[in-house]
Amino acid sequence: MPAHAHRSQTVKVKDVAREAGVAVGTVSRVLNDHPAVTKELRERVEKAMAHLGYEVDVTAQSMRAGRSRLVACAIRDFDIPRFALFIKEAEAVLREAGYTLLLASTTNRPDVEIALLRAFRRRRVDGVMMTLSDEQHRDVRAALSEATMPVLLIDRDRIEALDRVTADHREGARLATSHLLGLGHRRIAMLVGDLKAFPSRSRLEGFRAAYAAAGIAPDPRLLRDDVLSSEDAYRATSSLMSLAEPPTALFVAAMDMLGGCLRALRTMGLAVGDGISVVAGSDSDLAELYWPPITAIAWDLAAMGRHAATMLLERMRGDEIERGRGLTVPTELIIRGSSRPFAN
Amino acid sequence: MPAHAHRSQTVKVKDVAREAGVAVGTVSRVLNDHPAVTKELRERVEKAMAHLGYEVDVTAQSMRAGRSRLVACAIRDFDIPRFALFIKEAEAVLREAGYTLLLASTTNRPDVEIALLRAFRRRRVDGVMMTLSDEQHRDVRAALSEATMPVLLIDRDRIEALDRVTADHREGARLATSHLLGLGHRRIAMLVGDLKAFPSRSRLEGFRAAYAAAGIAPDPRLLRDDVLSSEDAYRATSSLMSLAEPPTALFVAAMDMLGGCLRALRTMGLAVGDGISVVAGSDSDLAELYWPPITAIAWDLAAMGRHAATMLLERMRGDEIERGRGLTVPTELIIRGSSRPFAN
DNA sequence: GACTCTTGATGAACCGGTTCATTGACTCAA
DNA sequence: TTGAGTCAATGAACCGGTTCATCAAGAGTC
Repeated sequence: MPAHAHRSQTVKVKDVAREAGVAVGTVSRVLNDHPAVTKELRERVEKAMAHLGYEVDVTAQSMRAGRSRLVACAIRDFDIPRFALFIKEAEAVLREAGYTLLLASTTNRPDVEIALLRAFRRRRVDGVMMTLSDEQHRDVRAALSEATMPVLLIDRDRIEALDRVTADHREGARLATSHLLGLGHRRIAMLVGDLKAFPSRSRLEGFRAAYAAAGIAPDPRLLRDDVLSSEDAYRATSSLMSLAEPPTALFVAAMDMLGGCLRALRTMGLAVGDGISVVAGSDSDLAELYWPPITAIAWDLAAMGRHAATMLLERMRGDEIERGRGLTVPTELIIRGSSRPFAN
Repeated sequence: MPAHAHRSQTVKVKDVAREAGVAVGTVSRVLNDHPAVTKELRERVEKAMAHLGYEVDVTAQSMRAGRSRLVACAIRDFDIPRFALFIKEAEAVLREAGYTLLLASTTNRPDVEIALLRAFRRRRVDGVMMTLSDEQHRDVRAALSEATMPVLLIDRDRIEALDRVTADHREGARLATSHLLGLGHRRIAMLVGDLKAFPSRSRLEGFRAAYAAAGIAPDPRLLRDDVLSSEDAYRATSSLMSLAEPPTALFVAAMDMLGGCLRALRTMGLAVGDGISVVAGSDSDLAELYWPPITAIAWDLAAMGRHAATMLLERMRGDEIERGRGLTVPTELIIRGSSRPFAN
């Protein structure tokens, strides 16, 4: 492609049409691979486009077509290291299909979520994948039902007929808790995020299910919810380990909170595995390489990203598919040295 | 805002104008806060908009205005945990200014970089911030000079008149190397990324400057470049430590490669600090919480993101500013237990 | 009272593509 | 030879805003 040439101002279909000696409609047909164009004309038009360095204006296309080939992704906070994998894979799938990714952070606030949905609609975004701070929030639900484009929920509870991809947090948490109970621990503390959102609720369910299966009741004083940052995890761990009867095991179930927990233990002079067992709710280099290595729950965020993008593409294509599909990726427990038998 | 009402089809300026009993031009003026509208008419129009649930079509606005209020960010790979901080802060600044962020991954390939620049132009993107796989690549430079919108380089070398934000990798690497040399190490291995890109080149410069200042020559056999993934770092570390004369210190200068290095050492049964010192090129939870904690170079990626967005906004505003501005955030060396005096 | 200025409102043209009713050429059958 | 049927190409209307030349009304001046 030479692309050099007459970059005087911007070249438009009209210019290409004149250069090729055809009508604008024909140029448009060539651009859109319409079958009813003779090979000869097609070549003439393509030559003219190359010669003039023509580039379609996507805005103008969107204008007429009513769709933008944009897909928006709005999540709580980009700054969750492993979540980048989700976005990376989703972007790759979408780009492959000719879509461009719009990114926005909801900062976990309902009003921002609503404002973003509105902004996306104003941009004629073709599809949205997002998290929600609170699936029950009335105004958010209203905004979702007013959305004119398909919305796919990322790791959130079922809402009406929206598609969703989730990880099996319930099972992950159940496995982790059973594992600790099986090692003889009875005082297991759980650090979990915002219970208004699906992952934390599921994890708590799994935790309780494991206790129930063992016929024991967990000590409610050992539950810390609303652990949303590493600093929160630091504070929660410090306060838990300062209890008169501290826990013998810590289940740091919120994503990416392990650092704060370990920092607190180190500050207090406590060694993981020696008296206090630790299980992390998500795997990481830190979990793998810490000494002792930290038992962790793992799941495939890359697959989640791919599935999310693929499901959304299908929905945008308008295929006749049942509404409200859900896809759950499995979680597994990777047992390492940080979870040891309880020795009293 | 009721927003209920006549959501028959989409409401347009024309409908609002009819409802308010004014001309479409007046509605447009109200939308754009044009001063020449009487308070009374403004209120009537606003009431009509609220009543009809009107929402402007950004595509149509872009069409006429020639600008999209989109800013694109294209980086090598989202999957660099700390880089999320950059994007997060940049997005916040841009959104505040009324822009939406487009995200794409270049996968570090020149052809993708060129294709993305073209795609951004087609979308009338107002500004771009991006990394480059190779600042010297002819076709990429040609594509950049053909770009019609301002482009800001993220952590890359000066190219013609483009703005840039960088971290002072040279100084960080110099500090790290001096530190190790000062501890008596003479055989320091360096793991670094692609030398075609600025950060790796700068780090190597800093490394060599420190050696030069000490009046010593580094052993070229201890340099490993093209370390781009954690697996690369694993292999490089393994091969280095298998040398007949292995290094006494490892400087893992590439970003986010520490995990692979530590994994290799663990596999080989080598303990950090005991015989082999380690310095990481970027800080992380892993570096801080590993035992012994890893000496690391740190810089403020959040500030880089904010500065990048701010500089790009200024440029897009068309302010009369000198071309080719550069902003460098400082790096510092956080000395921890992984770097110890060389004992022969 | 005539004239000039100022200010607010109007609506047709425009941004750059796509779509579709219409046209013209050509083939084939009766 | 005529009529029906295909198929490629045409170009005006359209998508939904913004802009700007034009106009009307009211204020101010002499």
